[in-house]
Amino acid sequence: MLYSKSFIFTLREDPKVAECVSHRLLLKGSFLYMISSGIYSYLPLGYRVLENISNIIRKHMNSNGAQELLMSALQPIEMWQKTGRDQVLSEVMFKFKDRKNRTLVLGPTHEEEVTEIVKKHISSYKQLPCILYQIQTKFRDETRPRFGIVRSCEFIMKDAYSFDVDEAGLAVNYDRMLSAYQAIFKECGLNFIMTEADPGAMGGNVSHEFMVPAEIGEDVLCHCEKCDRHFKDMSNCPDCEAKLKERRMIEIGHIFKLGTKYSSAQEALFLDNTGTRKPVIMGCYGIGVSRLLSAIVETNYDEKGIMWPKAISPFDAEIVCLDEKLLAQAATLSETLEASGFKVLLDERSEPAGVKFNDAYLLGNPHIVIIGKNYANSKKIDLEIRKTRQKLSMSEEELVNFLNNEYGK
RNA sequence: CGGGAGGUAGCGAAGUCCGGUUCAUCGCGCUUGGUUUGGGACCAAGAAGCCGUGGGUUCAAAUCCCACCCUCCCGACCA
Repeated sequence: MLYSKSFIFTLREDPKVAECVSHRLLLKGSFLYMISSGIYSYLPLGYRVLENISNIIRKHMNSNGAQELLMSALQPIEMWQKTGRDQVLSEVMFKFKDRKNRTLVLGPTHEEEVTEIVKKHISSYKQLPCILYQIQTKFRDETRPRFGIVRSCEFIMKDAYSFDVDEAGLAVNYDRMLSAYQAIFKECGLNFIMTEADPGAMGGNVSHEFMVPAEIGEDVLCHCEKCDRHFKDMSNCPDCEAKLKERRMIEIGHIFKLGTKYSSAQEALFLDNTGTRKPVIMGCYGIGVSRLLSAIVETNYDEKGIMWPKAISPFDAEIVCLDEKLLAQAATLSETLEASGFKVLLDERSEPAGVKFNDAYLLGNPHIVIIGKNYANSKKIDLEIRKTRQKLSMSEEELVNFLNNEYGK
């Protein structure tokens, strides 16, 4: 893709509305557009990252037997009244009346709706277990949106729901989702921490949270630097007695064993193998997909900009062409790399080298391929690794091999 | 919802105390022409503003007064 034709508009100055790193860099690099406080559009660059993250999630959900669906965001208030959560979540729900004067909600989460769907379609133990998931926009009327897309009023979540005949089945699915989560966050390049957590307004008795250490985190864990372990409480480390330090965390995922809270209230029942009617046993599993962008930037940046992990970066390589006489060669290289399955951004603008390099650092694609005087003199490409700023010199063929190796192709 | 800071061109800022020949200014970006091209270029000529919104005070308001809206930060809240 040509830089000059793509929807990229980097800012030279820091945007005034953004204080935290991820918010600042995502706006500065034109990944996001802020409509209003807590309301954002994803521009093409940001959407590429979002899709990459979503596809990693899909891969791991699908391979663990979950099936993707897409539920409505508009929900009648009645289903919320069945579980009493119209009261519990009253403050955060966007509510309004339609032309028939019926009260509708913009879904802040989907336990009630998925339970209605399962109630309608599942009637026998033979249809269980079953896991459904979606990647969808949620709406929450936050009292104080902040840190860009870390806490916003409209955000994208992956929410999965498991349905089982008994607790043993739930335990199996819960463990599968738990390890899928670990694989997802690892693949996204995150250094995450998993802790047991309080189920809160979701209900149920077991839950685990996935967190990423970051200054702007809204949660706090206690950290033993010696053992590198995290605890909920501020008592001394149970292993080495060392004093604990508070560490701020961004919550990126939360999974719950719900039990029958929703299935009982909404009468999502099935017949077991003895002909007895029972509520299905549920679990739910959430990932803050849009928030992951922020969490990843908060933990992968330097003074020049973003350093996207390979698996989710908008492009695999950015070619910086520094000599307009070499544009044709740069375009050919771009085509060669694309033919090998790489996503390539070709900066062919007639800007000074410094502008191009600084934009490349800001955008944070992992490989910067430089076509300039070394290419003119000796056909050598200079490859700069964004994260380490390491510079390598190689031929075109060596570059293809290098990238193939990097991406395990 | 409490406390603090702020709103002037697409972005970033000065001007606001002390109203008026610096009042609409500067840098970046944008347009046109030329020069440049391995690290945020240079020269020349341009376009772009109801100074957040609405009321007041005054001969005169970006500037003073009142109300409201919006944004950021801290806290409370938070699936």
